[in-house]
Amino acid sequence: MVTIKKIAQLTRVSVATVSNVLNGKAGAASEAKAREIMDVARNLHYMPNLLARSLKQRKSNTIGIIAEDLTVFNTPEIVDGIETSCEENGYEIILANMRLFKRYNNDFTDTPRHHELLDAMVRNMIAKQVEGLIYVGYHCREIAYLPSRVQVPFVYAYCYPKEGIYPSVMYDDEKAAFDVTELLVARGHRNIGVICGPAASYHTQARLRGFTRAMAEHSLPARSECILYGDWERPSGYRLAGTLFDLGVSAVFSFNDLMASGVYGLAAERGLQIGKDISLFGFDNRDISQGYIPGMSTVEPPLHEIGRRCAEIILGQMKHHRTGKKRIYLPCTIHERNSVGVVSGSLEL
Amino acid sequence: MVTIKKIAQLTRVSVATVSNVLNGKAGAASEAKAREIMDVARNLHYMPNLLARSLKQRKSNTIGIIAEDLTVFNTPEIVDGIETSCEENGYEIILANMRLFKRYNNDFTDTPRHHELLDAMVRNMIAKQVEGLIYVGYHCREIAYLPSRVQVPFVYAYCYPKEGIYPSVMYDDEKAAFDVTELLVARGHRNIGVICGPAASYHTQARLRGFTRAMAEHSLPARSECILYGDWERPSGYRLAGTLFDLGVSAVFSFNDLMASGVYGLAAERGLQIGKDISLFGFDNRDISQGYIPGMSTVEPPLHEIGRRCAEIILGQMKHHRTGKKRIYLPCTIHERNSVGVVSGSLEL
DNA sequence: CTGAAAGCGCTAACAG
DNA sequence: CTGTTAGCGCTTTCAG
Repeated sequence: MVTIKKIAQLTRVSVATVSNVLNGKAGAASEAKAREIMDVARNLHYMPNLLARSLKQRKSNTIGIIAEDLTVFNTPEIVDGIETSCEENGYEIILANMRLFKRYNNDFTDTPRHHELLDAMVRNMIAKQVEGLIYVGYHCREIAYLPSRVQVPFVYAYCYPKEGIYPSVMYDDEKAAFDVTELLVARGHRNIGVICGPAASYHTQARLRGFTRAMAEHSLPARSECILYGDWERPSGYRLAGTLFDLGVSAVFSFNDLMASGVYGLAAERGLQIGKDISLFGFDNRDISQGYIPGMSTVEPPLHEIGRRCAEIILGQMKHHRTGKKRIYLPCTIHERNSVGVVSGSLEL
Repeated sequence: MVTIKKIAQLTRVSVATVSNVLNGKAGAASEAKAREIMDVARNLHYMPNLLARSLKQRKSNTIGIIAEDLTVFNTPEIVDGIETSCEENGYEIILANMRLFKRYNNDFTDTPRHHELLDAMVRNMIAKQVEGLIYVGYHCREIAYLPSRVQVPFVYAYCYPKEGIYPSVMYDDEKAAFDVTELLVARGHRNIGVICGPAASYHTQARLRGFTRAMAEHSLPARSECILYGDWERPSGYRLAGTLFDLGVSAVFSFNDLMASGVYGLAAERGLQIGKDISLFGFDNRDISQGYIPGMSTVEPPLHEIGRRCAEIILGQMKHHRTGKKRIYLPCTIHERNSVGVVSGSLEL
């Protein structure tokens, strides 16, 4: 391993001078000496030991990510957003994965074991001297177990802490659903069926609020028999679509793309044309949504942006020694594709 | 920050003793003293500074992952596998994301900029004293740009280096396709249509080899008009399914699930029943494949296992100072679901 | 312009 | 059983 010391010996200067030159400190050595030092360093392929530097400077330039489950579809995009921002600011990332979904396959129960696992990971990261920590949930919900004793900035992505102790960044489910509903109403739909996720889900509840509020604002009834609960999987969409078709809805708002794809399936079997006989909206903008003919209208959550914002909050808190606890809701992007058709008598909003 | 030194002062022993006690060195102090040291450490919430330890021991217990693109669907599962293995062995992960797919949206061209980016990331990780490096591709192919001068174990996941300089772990596309084909033949299918990816793709070529080999071994013709090339996206599957249906195939082997979902779509429109009138196999075992009725048969690539193996290779090389360059092909798992039906005159294999 | 010295927090001989 | 000493590789006053 080639160190600063070796270069110093070779160039007959002190380590301090080498350090200064290598760090571009102006006037740290004569033109000639500086050049020589640089050359030797390059030829020997010198690489600074960042651990030593961090130790000395008491600054690791590293932030930690604790992901509830990296393999759940939104997580990578959020991590990617965090990474982008960190890269721009010269920060490295260390990653830990709780593997919650896989490990326990639980959806809503936060057990004491989660807490232990989290604490162990947090401790470990603190020991590695991370300057900030981002907790990435795999679906939006209140996280009941708080990390004990963190003395670095901590931010929640795609979930939020009990009692709002730390800041969190989510997207605005309610507004997105409101907007989708209004859009459907603007296209003339009066009879809109909804395929929700499980009733206990945060997403279901928030989106349902958006839906009913939009209906109410347009003085339309949100008929309870048209609001059905699936399990996020395709078959439930397929099944519930049948009920909704029978009820004569002209549009279906499915709370995710997977279930919406089931609606396509049933429509094809019944000889109904999506975008003509039945309008359809999904949620998530997953890659399957792009492939359908006619294209599936859907809502794109700002996952990348959630990551970026988290990183920015963390970096900001680190810099200014501030601490926050705000909940931030970022807006989604609505993609209206050909799965939505106009019903006669449409009104202008 | 509470350090070993502070604990030493408080307990009136030397830092060495504290270190020894805290590291569980038997007989480092008297029973009483040891207990006292432990208590003080706990009460003050002492946390070792892993940076300092690593510096001293010249061992970081960290490995680096360089992902070509974290947001491409197989990557997270591979990273998860790496993580699992590392966790079991007390290793941390630092993650860098080249964002190749997003940044350049290129599929097959490896440009000099890639090389620069890779080199920068490798240097950075080496500087952070990683003990090994895993490069995770976002699709299988030969990587032309090799990292310059790595003095730590380096392994490729889901791709392989030019000239086989480093070891790599992939899955066995050819065998998987061979097995699927044989399975279809065993179910009585003679006329099998294939929807490939782009002709230039490694996956396309390897799977096609498997297909034609299986057909040949059963003395069946692999008619070239039944081998069509899509672009991995759903619409191409939908479109090409039409051609294949017209050619009278009894089964379609689509080289990914997305295109296979297009086959479902067209079949529904034409009133053909998947699993009865037309049998169908996909590839990738993505979550959409689980949702179709009848269930989509597909091939599950051992992504998690690829990650695990890479980590094991790295850890092994680190331990034994070996160096390898083997290419490893792990077997896929075939999921036969109801999208495959039996054609009369089926033969037993 | 250059260097000596101190020290980040920790571990590891070695001596007592 | 306990402490002294040295040093990992680097940065940073401060003096010359």
